[in-house]
Amino acid sequence: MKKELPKTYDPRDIEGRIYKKWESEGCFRGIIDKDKKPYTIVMPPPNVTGQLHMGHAVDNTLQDILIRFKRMQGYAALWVPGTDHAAIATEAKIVEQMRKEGLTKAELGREKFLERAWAWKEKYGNRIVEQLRTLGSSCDWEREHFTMDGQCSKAVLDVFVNLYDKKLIYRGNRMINWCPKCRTSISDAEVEYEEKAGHFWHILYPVKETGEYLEIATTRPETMLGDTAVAINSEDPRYKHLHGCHVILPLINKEIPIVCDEHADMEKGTGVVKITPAHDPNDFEVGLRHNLPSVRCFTYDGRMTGAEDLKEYRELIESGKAADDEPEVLDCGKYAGMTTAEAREAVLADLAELKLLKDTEDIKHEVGTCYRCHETIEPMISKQWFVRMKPLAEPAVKAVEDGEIQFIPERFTKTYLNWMNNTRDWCISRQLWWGHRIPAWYCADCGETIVAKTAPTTCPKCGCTDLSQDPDSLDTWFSSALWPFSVLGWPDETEDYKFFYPTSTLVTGYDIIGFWVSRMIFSGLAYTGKAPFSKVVIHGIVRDSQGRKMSKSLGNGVDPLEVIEKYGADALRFMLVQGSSPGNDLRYSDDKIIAMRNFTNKIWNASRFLLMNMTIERIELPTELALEDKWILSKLNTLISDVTHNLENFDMGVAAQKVYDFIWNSFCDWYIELSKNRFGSTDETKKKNAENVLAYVLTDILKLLHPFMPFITEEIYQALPHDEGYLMLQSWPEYSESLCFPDDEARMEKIMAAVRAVRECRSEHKVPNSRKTQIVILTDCAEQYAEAGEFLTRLAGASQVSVESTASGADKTRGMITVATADAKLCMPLRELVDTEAELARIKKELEKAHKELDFAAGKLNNESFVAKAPEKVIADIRDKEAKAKALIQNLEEMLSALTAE
RNA sequence: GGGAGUUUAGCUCAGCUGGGAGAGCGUCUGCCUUACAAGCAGAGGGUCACAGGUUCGAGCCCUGUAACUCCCACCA
Repeated sequence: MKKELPKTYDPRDIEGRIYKKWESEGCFRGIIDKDKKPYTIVMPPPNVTGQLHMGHAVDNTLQDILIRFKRMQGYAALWVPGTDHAAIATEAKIVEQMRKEGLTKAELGREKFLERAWAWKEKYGNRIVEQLRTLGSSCDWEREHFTMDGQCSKAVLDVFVNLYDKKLIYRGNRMINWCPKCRTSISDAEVEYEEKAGHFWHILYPVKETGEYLEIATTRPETMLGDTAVAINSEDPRYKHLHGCHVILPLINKEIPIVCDEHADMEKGTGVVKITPAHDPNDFEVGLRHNLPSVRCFTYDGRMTGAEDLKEYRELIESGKAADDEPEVLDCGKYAGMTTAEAREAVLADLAELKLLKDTEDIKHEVGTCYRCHETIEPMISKQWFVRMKPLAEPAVKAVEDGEIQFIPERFTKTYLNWMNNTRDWCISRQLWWGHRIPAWYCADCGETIVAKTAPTTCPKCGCTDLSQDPDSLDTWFSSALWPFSVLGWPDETEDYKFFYPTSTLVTGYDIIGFWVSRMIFSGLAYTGKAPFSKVVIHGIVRDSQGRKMSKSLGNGVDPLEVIEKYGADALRFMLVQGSSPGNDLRYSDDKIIAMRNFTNKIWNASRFLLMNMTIERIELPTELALEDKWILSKLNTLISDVTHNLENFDMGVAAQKVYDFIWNSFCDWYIELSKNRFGSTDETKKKNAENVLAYVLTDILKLLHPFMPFITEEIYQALPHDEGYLMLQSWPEYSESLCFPDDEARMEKIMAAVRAVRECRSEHKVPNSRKTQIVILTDCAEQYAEAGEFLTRLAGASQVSVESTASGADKTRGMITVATADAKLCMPLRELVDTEAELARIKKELEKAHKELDFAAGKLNNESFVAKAPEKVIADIRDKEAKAKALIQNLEEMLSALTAE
């Protein structure tokens, strides 16, 4: 079976071809098999209109490694892929596209807009899915889902109605974060704080009763129009005389009370705070405590309210449909219609005019911005839908504290618990069209709210038929929160759900623990009664070569598709895991990817070496194993056990490193080189034995490497004599007691040490490879060096090797250059090449090293507490070292005296 | 303000439950040795941030310090 293979590995054609075969032959399919244990992963769904970036690449590589590993281990493995509708992000893109065509949402109308959105989804929705395929992701595409497909929508409806019935979802006027640009509310989690330069403006409010002025510092003077009180601390001696007094709100000359509240901190500023319950979260709380009215002075598009807004408000009140907590609306008069920024300037100018602006101070402060558009968010009272978090959070905290769900690495437990313990009610309504529409209808007559899975026709309260559905839609994360079970068929008790749920491992980045992980956990517990997964594997983000976050604005993003095109998916995958550790960020660099590409080439060529000259049709381990065979098999055995263990503990980086080292060092640099003697031999049996062991070890290597580098391993496997079917469906190698040869391993290492010693000496004396020399081994344990001849010939430039006892060989080797190991001296007739002085110096240096070694070992062994307390194995190792050092010193000293005697 | 992470070779990073410090890249030397120059053989290079402590023994555990990074938080 001689094969002609190219000298360099080119992944381009191979990867696509193999992926198609796997997919068309159903290799990715998750199969319900009651005899097997299920292993399930659900893919964090990428944004449907997004493009594959390095974040997806790491995330999916890690998942693919796990799922391939478990599949080979014999689990009923299922990896469910899918995409997310990403409400706000997608809607923004569509609006932008419309803007270019001169269209607005209002002009187009809801129905037409949604048509566009679906068309957009169809157009771009497959792109990311195709890109995930190029990575090699072995997910079950037949079970692919979309957060807005029938099944997921059904789950959303079910949960919403259910939670509403349990009073865990409610609607009310509450303080929310409003993005004036996206024109929607967003949740607390979606607010990002950015440090911005700002000012403290010190404003004077006249006290009605005393005529004195209270100095108030604020960063947002325009909100003063909505002030309904001024707060002081009841303990503050400066203001005791003002308890129960009032101030006159400048500009609008409105009388508002001075209240005592803990929110006013005596230490800060002047100790006096203006209270704007409608536009500040803290003030909202103060307002509740003191029963203050809330006065709204901003519109939802970021302008000052005016007469029109006031009229609307009055109509609402008169209709009797307003809720009790409906905030009042102010006609801002001359400021009406200004943007908040314009109003700020105007208010400040007017205050200055009135000499009520005392001071302006430059400060830096954290300003809340929208995580999508980075517009400054406005806290506002607004009527929205909320999920009551407290009852849901409790079990979610407990599940993690009890270890039912485990974070890897463990430190992220804190991040999670911190989030879960401090979470406030979740604002889930969004003023968007792209998403799950809220299943609530309002009666035009009596204002009754009806929440139902299907549209009601009449109002159950008054019988009226004039019902209109809430125009808002749900937060994207509401549907993502249900993902682990909705994709498996929930709320229906499907076979998939029964077999594959709860899922096993969730793999995701630390950046969405709050957004997503925590919400899946409380949702899973609340709706399915089970934790949705037992392990959460957290990874870091990929940074650029300088350690900066990859971002669009910096333009420093590296496109994984380009990398795959250039170096192959296998190289990219390996780069993303090898030498990385769980939860830590990693850097992308061309150097690293090239190193990994070189590694694929190394494997390719090692296989090529075997395939080019292979004669066997089946792989079978020979009964007669040579020393080097036992050595590599024994080391392979250890590798299998290590890598399995590492993967089971999610130490993908360590596992990858071990496989890499084994392949490059043990297998290629030593074993293949050693096997060449037999591989090229005319002795049929020797050749076949060598082929068999080589092929056997290579096959196991391919299996161990497969989860990391699926394509190249499959390609080579198919070229080797192999079992029916694909490598990806073969069984994972197992540790075998019968292939454990510790003594042979040790003896082999001894000969390897001799080879290294000779190489080092030759290299130091610049003996060219072409100059072969005779080598005489002087040793008193000749049987240990039985195979040394062939190895030294192959690997250390020996022309002829003989083994002599130390005593009898002394004469023969006089005048030769000598190197020493612990139990042998290796002599070569290269004396003429070597300067005696230099050789003396070299030996002295070696001696010095050996003495240090001896001192170290002896020092330990002379320490009574060490001998008394250290474990036996450690002591034995040190004794061994001591003995070796002593022997080496003796050898070196003999060499020294021989050299001086000349 | 709270929490977390990082600090190891020139650079980028590994280092499992504590047992004399590793890899890749880069540097230097020598090699086209019929799998691979995307390679082979060798060399050099580290007070494991700092200061204490626990231990027979600390890169690893404990306490503190410093620098950098990130997350969370309503500092008017």
